[in-house]
Amino acid sequence: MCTNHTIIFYILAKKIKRMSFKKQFNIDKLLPGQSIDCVIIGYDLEELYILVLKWKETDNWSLPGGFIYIDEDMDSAAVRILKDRTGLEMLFLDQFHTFGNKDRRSKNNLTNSLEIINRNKELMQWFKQRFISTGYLSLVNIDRCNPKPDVFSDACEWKPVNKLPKLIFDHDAIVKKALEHIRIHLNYLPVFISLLPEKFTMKALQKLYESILQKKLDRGNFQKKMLKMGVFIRLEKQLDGGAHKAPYLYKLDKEKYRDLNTKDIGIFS
Amino acid sequence: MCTNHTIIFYILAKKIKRMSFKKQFNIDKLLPGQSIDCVIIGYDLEELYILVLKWKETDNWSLPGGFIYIDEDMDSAAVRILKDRTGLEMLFLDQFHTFGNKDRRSKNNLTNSLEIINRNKELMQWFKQRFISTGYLSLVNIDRCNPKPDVFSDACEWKPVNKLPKLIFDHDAIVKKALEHIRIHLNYLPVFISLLPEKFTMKALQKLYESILQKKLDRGNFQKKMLKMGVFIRLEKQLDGGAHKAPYLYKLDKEKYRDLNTKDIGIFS
DNA sequence: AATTATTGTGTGATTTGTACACATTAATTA
DNA sequence: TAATTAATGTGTACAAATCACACAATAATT
Repeated sequence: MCTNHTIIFYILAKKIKRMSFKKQFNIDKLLPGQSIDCVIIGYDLEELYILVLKWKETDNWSLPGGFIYIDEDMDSAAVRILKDRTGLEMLFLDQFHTFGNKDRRSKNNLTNSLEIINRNKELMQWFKQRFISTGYLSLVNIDRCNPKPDVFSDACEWKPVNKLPKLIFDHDAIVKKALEHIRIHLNYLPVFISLLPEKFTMKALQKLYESILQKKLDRGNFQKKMLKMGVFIRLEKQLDGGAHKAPYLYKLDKEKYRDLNTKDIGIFS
Repeated sequence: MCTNHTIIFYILAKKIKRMSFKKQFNIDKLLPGQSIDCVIIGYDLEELYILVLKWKETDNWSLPGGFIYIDEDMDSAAVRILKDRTGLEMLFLDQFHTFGNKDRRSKNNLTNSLEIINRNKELMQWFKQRFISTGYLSLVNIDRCNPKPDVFSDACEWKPVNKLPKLIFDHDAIVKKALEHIRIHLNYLPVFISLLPEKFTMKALQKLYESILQKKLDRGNFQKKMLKMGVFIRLEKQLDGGAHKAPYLYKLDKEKYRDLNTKDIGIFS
């Protein structure tokens, strides 16, 4: 009985796999030579993480990426690709750079190692093209999302930025550029919306800024600056069990935040 | 005698045209669906200009753009394309955004109006593709360059930003994005190197910043801030014939500028 | 009730930003 | 030749922001 179920499940799984495979790689409907790679940056109150996929039956780690349909806007493609490959939905994706070196994919050739691609000649041709890839980034709260590997991957995991495995192609460079981007644009990015839980302490907020800027900030001044923006509501105290005063919790005042001109969120130079 | 010469010249001209045409459009060696558009921003001590091309025998104005060869890095392609289409060389080109809306080229269809393309079926197919275009920008001193139209264009002209003709496709949006980009990154862009003559007055420098930021700045404070950076050398006075004190001329102290960390050029928020 | 670790807030020195005024200059002109 | 003029160069006073550091407040633990 159990064996039967297993067999049925196996066949079903294969079918599903074929279906999604077909669905995802209707090559004729894709723009040739164009790809998108997503740098999904997470945070868990301790450090920054990047979401990476491990290609099936290989040791190749990569960013979640994909291709653009002929009748699809590039920005929509980025959202759809992220959904297809990781299950993540409803994220704001920011385009940050386009990578077009001719040898950017020469470092590590997927087609040699990935059986699922190797079996299909047409697909192999497709993967061997030269691609120009546009990078999109998003900031997310790790606890609020549940990434799942797709048919091409057997893992979809958060890795700390400074302990990232070697990524295929030029994906290391893509990650680096994305991190630079958020550092430069930090003043205009409401990172406290994306990267923190709904309720958070000032210490957590400060650690987040410190993780991104990679430098220590003065606690007192940080707090004053943040609160002066007037977009945080102080809540009841946190129960944390330490032998000391428990910190206040804060949450975003969404109305106040909406009224605030984005240009005004200049926080640190 | 004169007529003979004219005829010979005419034949020669046709041949040259065919040759450069062939050279520029060896379609098999181009990446499909990929294009590059350049926003070349100039300045003449009065206002900002954009360099635009008028397509032969039409009223279509566009940014100088082109396609990428299969064995060419995208950044190099941008430089080469600008050279091919305008004759401008040795510019620093900054990638600023990639435009990928599916209907971005629907607004104005070149293939209908441009005879040189219309005559060649294969070429027409090529132009009718969907393209994703990456925008590059450069800041140049109008007096130091001499743009020339290429075989596809009968004009290559500087137009004041606020008197730009309607451009084809989404080129208006591309220009707008480029201007936003330099405004946001003004603090990190050494515009005084690119957009001014070697020797310039403080007033000229201030007008440049005002053109880019589109707001008035306080003269005294501007001057003090600029000079405090310590990268300008004061020269002898200008002879300008006005009934008043002639201003000092300044030039960049290249050594001092090199020593200055780019991060430190924070000038205006 | 004292201890302790941690958070919240205050202060003064310093730097930066802003608005405006005044001094300086040199070609023009009376 | 000296006053005029228009533009530039510099100073000053006040406000605001930044920075480093200190101290007060708090609540669980001892």
